[in-house]
This record gives sequence, C-alpha cells and structure tokens, in this order.
Amino acid sequence: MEISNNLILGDCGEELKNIDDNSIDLIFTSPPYADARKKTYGGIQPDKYVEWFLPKSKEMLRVLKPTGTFVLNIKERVSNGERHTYVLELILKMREQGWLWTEEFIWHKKNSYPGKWPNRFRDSWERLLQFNKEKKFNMYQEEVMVPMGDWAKNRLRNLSKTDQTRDESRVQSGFGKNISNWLNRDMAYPTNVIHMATECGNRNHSAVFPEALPEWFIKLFTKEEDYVLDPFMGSGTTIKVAQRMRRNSIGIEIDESYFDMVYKQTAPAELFLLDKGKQYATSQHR
Amino acid sequence: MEISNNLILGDCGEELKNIDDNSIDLIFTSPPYADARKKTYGGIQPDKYVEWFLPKSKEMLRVLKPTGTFVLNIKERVSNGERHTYVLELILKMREQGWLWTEEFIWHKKNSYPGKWPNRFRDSWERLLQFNKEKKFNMYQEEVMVPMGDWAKNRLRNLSKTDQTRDESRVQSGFGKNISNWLNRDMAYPTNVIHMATECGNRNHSAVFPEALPEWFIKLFTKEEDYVLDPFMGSGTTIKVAQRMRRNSIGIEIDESYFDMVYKQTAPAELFLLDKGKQYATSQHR
DNA sequence: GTTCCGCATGAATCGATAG
DNA sequence: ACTATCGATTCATGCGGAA
Repeated sequence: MEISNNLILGDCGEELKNIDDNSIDLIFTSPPYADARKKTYGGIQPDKYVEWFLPKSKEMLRVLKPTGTFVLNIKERVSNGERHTYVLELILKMREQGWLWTEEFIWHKKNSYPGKWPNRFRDSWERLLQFNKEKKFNMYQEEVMVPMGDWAKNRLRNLSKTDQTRDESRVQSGFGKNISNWLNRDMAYPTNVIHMATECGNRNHSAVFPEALPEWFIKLFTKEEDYVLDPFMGSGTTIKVAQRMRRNSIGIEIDESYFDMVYKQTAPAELFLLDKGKQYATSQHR
Repeated sequence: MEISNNLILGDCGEELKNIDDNSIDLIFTSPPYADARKKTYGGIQPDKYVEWFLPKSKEMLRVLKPTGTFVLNIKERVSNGERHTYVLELILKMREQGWLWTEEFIWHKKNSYPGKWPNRFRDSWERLLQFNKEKKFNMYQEEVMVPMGDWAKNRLRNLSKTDQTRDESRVQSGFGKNISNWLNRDMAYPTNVIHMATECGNRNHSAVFPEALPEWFIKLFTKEEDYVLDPFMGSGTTIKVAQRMRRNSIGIEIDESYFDMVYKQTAPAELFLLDKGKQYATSQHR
C-alpha cells in the first residue's frame, strides 16, 4: 500500500479548503503561540488570537472524519502579569463551532525555559487539548501502554546495593534484556499527564516538541494508512513522524524557508526500504 | 505571639461577610466539585456552578489583603463525554469581578484514581488556579526550593563506589551532613508543576488533597502569624497544616459532621507546647 | 569502546530604558 | 501614558572533545 506525504506551501486558512470533507483521522498541530515566533509568523496579538484561529478550526472540523480527533498543543502567555485568557475563550468558541472538548492532556516539560522572577516560577507545562467531532471516536489505547508504575524501580531496589553499583554494565546489557521481557508482561495504561523533555537545540532543527509527542498521539488515535494532518507544519516534526509510522500525511506551512527545509528533509522512499524492509511509496510533493 | 484557629459552622457565602476587609494573606481551598459530595453540599449542577460560586468569590476578594493570594484547587468533571467548561467560565467571570488570574499550577497526582474507559485515560492532574488582587503580592520563593536536577546524583557518582556501598550509615550521619550543606548551595526554584501523590485512604477522613499540598502554598505565600482562610474546610487539611505552621487560620464548613470532626481533631495548645517548645495560644473555636 | 566534563541552547518573563 | 526593544536571570539536555 502506498503512503503519501503531501506538503503544501500556503496559509492553512486557505489551503484547508482544498481538502475533502471527512477525510482526516488525526489533526495534530502546534499553532504559533500569540506573540511568539515573531520572525517567522506575523506574531498574532493575544487579543486577536481567537478571531485569527476560529476560521481555521472551522475548516478543520469539516475535513476531520467523524471518528477522527484533533489534538491542539497550545499554552497561553503571560500578559501584563496575568495569564492571558485567549486559550479559555478559544475552547468555548470552538465548542460553539461544533467541536466536542473531550479531554485536556498535560505535557509536562521537565526542561523548561530557565529564568527567575519575583512573582512567578518557570512554566513547565503545556496544554494538549483533545477535540472530537462525535462522542464515538477511534482510540487505540493498547498502543501506548507503558511499563507499570514503580515496578522496575522496585525490582532494582531489591537487588543488593553491591550488585547495582559494582557492575553497572549488567543493567545495560544482558540483565537489562531480562527486564524488558518482564516489562512486556506488566504494562499499564498511561494517564492524561505526559512527561517529555523538549529537544535541546544542539541539533540543527530545533523543533518545538520532541518527536515522541506526536508519535504518542499518532499511535493512540490512528492506525497504519490513516491520514494525519498538520496545518501549522513548522519544522515538520509531526509530518516526519507520521511518514515514519506509515500514516498518510498532509502538512501545510506558510513560511517558505520552513517549507523548503521539510521538503528537503522528507526521506525518499529508498531510505525507508533500506531501513525497514517494508515497501514505501515515493513521497508526493507539490 | 498567639496563634488563633477559628472554626466556623455555616455557609461560607454568609459567614465570609463577618470577616474584615483586607485581613487574609492566603485563601487555599478546594470547593466541592460540581455534582460531587452530593449529600453535604446538595450536589451543585455543573451548569449552575459558576453562579453558585461567584457570590462567594466576591466576598473572598473583599477579605483578601492586597498583597494576598487565592489558590483554588479545582478540576472540571466529565459531562456527557466532554470536559465541562464551568472552570473556564469561572476564571473569565472572576476576572470580571476584579481578580487577576496570575498563574495556573498543575498538581500532578502520581497515584491517580484507577479505572479504565474506552475513550479516556485516568485523570491524574488538577488545576491550582492562582488569583491575586494586585500585581504585587507576597511570595517567598526560597521557602520551597528543591534540590537541583541531577546535581546530587552526579556528585554522588564521583565518590568512589566503595564509599557509597560499604558504609551506608555514613551518608545518614556525619558524612551526610556535608552533602546536605552542598545541597543547600545547589537548590533550584521549583516550576509550576507540582508532583504529589494523594494520601492513601487509610485514615478515617479521606482528605481531598495531601497535607503537603497546602503546606507548599502556605510556605510560598505566607510567613508565620499570617492569616490563612479555607472557606470550604471539609476535613480540615488546610487548617490543620496552617496551625502546625504557626499561621492564624479560619475555617468555614457547612456540614456539621465535618465541622465536629475538625473541631475535635484540632490539637489543643498543650500538645504544641510539648512538641515544639514554642508558645501557642489555645485554639479559638466558635 | 567507555565515561566524564564543558558548553551552547531554548514556545520565557520582568523591569528598565527608549521612542 | 503607552508600546517596543533589550539585558539579566536560570537550568535540563545532549553534543563534542578529553581522559
């Protein structure tokens, strides 16, 4: 089966109109936050954010399948000493558009931006708002199961301290393999709090979220050959992960340099054939 | 200096009116959630929650000192497959009342309520909404500093393995003191995500939150002899912690059996004298 | 092949300074 | 007075070079 990767240069408010009704299984996106990324985006004023976003979310509602899910990564900025309320207002307005506000996941960023202020600590979480079109939607919970609670830690604690310290390599080699076998038998469902560090800027492409974040939601809400859309593609993290996971993907980006970067980085089919031994289609670019 | 502990039986909407303007340093409370605790609070309907709460928050605004803080522990319930929006609406309405929505802390509940649903994971976080009266408020950040990241681990790793394993008692006695000195110099400020397990319900009164939660905010926003108010006292966790920390406290509770329980459990002054060797006043009950 | 240390780098926020 | 820009603050992370 061919997997397509469709990259579109343009404003998603316009480009979304060319996408069919009820054709997308998962929309995962992180729109530019108000006043952030000024250089690449226009730097939307916090007070204008809702009216800027609503026409786009209306189109997203149209293109999403009834069984599909929209996951919106967003966080309000501090404005004049207060958290701005545009995200709250956005949720209320999107419900009026017809969206169901199913859940709010928390992304806990362990390595948040440093800094010190007299009246505030560092902000180390972001919202992952889950919206749906219908009450019944596709969710594949088993795909994101995790090793159970403190199980591993407890087992390790029971080993003598000497064993732990004297030969650390054990844990990473043969001994570790045993552990991972046991782990498979003791998996639990995750919660709505996701712990993930942001990727550090040492690599060239500094993405705003780590690949593991879209990967988690793609696993949870789609299966292979489903359609994933990111209307604010940016550095293309969501799209690249979707392609790697054999999901059809559509990415829209208004900034040409971002678009070109993703276009170049999108792996040609040959690489996938070598890496995975599976058959992939050549990426479709426009 | 005498520390008072004032317990009031009644509806906080009424009883708050007897409290002086600008007299409270910290309001920390967890109001009955919509539809929860039906027996004691009549089970406020989600759709009526905001209008039920607003008159009370108006009085809280009046009694809070300009330098004071209101921390509201709340989480919206699932209603008809969606997260209900009453918390969002409450924030917007409270801002119209004059409150500043300074920050939203996340309480990550490590051991959240178990359960499995087809379209939803376990809910393991709650909101801790920080409201203020003025942009400038009292905040004692140093009081809640935490050991810095992997610093301790790295330093410990540098010690010879033998020292770590051969004589553990060292770490806990003289040797340990050196370490804790270093730690004091290498503390970091916390973030706005608070990791805390809920207390297991072994004790009779199943408290809504662990003592460490109000303790953290009492440390952060008050000093000794300041005034702490909990208008929805419930099992009295906030009040008991405040008293232990030498803060004056006022607790209001509408349910008589809750009230009686806290009244009986509030430690008499003699116990505190023995425990701490400091002078405490006899608790004032009304 | 390891492990270790040094270093640059952020979806940030405040307060002061400048227009 | 109100907005725009800038410096100072701070810490988890992962890369590269060194031992």
